[in-house]
Amino acid sequence: MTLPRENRLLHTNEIKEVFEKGKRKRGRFLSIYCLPREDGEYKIAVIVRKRKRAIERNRLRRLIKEAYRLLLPRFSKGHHIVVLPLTGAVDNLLNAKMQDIKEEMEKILKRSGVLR
RNA sequence: AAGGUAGGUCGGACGACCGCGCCGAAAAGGUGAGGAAAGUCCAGGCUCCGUAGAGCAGGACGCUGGGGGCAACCCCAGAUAGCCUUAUGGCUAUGGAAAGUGCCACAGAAAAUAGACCGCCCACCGCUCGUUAAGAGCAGGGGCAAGGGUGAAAAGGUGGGGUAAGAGCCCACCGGCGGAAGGGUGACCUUCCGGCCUGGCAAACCCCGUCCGGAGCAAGACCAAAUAGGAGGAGAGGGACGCUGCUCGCCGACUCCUCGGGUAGGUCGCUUAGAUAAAUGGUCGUCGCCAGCCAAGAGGCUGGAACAGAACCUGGCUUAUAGACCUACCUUCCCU
RNA sequence: GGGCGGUUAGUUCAGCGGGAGAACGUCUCCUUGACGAGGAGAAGGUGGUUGGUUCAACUCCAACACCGCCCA
Repeated sequence: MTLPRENRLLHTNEIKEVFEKGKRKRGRFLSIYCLPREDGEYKIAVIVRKRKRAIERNRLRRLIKEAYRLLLPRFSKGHHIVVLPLTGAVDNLLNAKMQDIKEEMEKILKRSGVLR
């Protein structure tokens, strides 16, 4: 994981809360549930469905977390978010460049209002 | 030089910056995926189950000799049979069918105690013709299993002799069986002799030999909230129900204390990687490899680089795998 | 991570080495004014894949693929 523990959602309860109360936004590759918070915490969870090969699953998680890390200094509001790759776009994501994934996530999070 | 066979090795290299897990009080620093980490097909360590000892059931393995290993299994050399390859060579199988049981569908007359549908046969018996005899005819009694046909398989095969027709009935060779001799540590092989023969399936049950107790780190050990329930004690209450018609006693709703079991959760187990929503990633530079394009050339530009990611550890097996290299050998072509 | 089970017609499943089956569904015909129900009939299968044992494999053996269940 390319993020320290303090930036990760670790407990089932927290993730459930984001699913129930957060707003969902979709892009070309990603679907993001976002729950803004007032306490200034930035936390993310990445959920990748079971794949045929474990290495693909791990790589998707790592790419998404890395993109989030690069965006980390630019957040204006605290939030909990859950990121899910869209099932149909997995192959595109695996071949994508870091720059593309970063831009994708940037767009979605801007619409959610947590990114400047 | 090209192609192939067998065996083995590697699985881009170095560096910078931004990050992550673990060690470290902190900083500095150190350390951090594979040959298969995979499938979970085997074996072992370890833990618990009763201390795992004996027997039964069940399971695994099975040509020979040697070696390694606790074991699974592996290595070397060889034997027999079948298959593939131009060739070198490779692959697969192999305890026992004369311990016993079982199965061999359909077809076919008959399928393991053999058997006779079409056939073949007038030597024998019988009948007919013939005066009798010689002889001729008839497949009724009977003889035969060569040929046809069925089948995966038809009870040794081929050839000759023989016969009424035939047959291991006799002979030669081959195959099988038994015995002897020789060779080999052995599986087994060779030769001679004998009598003339006795299917296949044990990846069917089984028998023989060797080995195996079961479950698995989500094993297991420890710490331990809240809530509910349990046990014990104290207090309060003597009211309801019940043991009983009455009394005592018991039970029991309330409060407090103590106790152990135990859930969430945590720690250990746990590792020269060691996590637990689970680290090993990203952006680049130089060099090397491959492909395409440009260029007279040095070279330049663009793109690509497999299979795949540890969760207790170890040893094997199997499967996936771009490309590169090494060794031995074979075939074809060219040159000397 | 570990331990098990399964894969046969469109679906749910049977099946003791030699014939591939049942129920429901589908289609056609009859019946009805029409539909349903009912009756008659038909089609539908590389038996997950690849090898092996056997004369013969859905069945026995092995490897692989996929699906599902259980264990804190």
